[in-house]
Amino acid sequence: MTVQAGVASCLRPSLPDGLPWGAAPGRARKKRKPYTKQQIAELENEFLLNEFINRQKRKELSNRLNLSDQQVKIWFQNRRMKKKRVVLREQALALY
Amino acid sequence: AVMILRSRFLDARRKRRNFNKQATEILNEYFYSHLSNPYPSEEAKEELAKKCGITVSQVSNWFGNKRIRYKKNIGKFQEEANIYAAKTAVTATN
DNA sequence: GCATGATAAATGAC
DNA sequence: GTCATTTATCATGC
Repeated sequence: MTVQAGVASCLRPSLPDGLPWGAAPGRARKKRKPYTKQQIAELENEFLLNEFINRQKRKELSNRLNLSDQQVKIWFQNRRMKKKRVVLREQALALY
Repeated sequence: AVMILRSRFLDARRKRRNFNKQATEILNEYFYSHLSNPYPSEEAKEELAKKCGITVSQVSNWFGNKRIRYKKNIGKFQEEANIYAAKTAVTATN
């Protein structure tokens, strides 16, 4: 009995050192801050007019909403992705 | 006001359902057997989606949530990791 | 009361 | 520009 020699010696599944895949982004990332309903309402309203916004409108909109110019740009990019997401979902749903 | 109501019907968070146990088993098996690089390719995602009975987007969501929550608290998933590590070890030796 | 799936900001590859 | 991500937040399940 008690022939468990090599059993206890194979412990490796744990991750002692840091994961290689989520490590060291270099510079700290800006924390995600949800926009107010006012900001979203105006952004959505502008998105209805045109899904692609000019630099000029982008500047005045960012200034009026107290958002950076890049934040407005990113919002429109994400918003276009969201639209595509919703469209694809409704298409898949329409197959039934 | 009307737009808010409409957006709430388009928000899938309001009708979310947990995946069945078999689907979760399949996803976890892949995750812990690729722990050094848990990023399935588009083809792998499609295969996982088919086997789990969910969409490719849901597979992407699951891996995104799994990676961040695992990384944030490895200790909490230690037991789960050992379980699937042993399971895949058995299938590998067969 | 947290676990879990989906979404909203933010980054980076290409 | 798109698009797969990371991260925090949301809404729900139980």
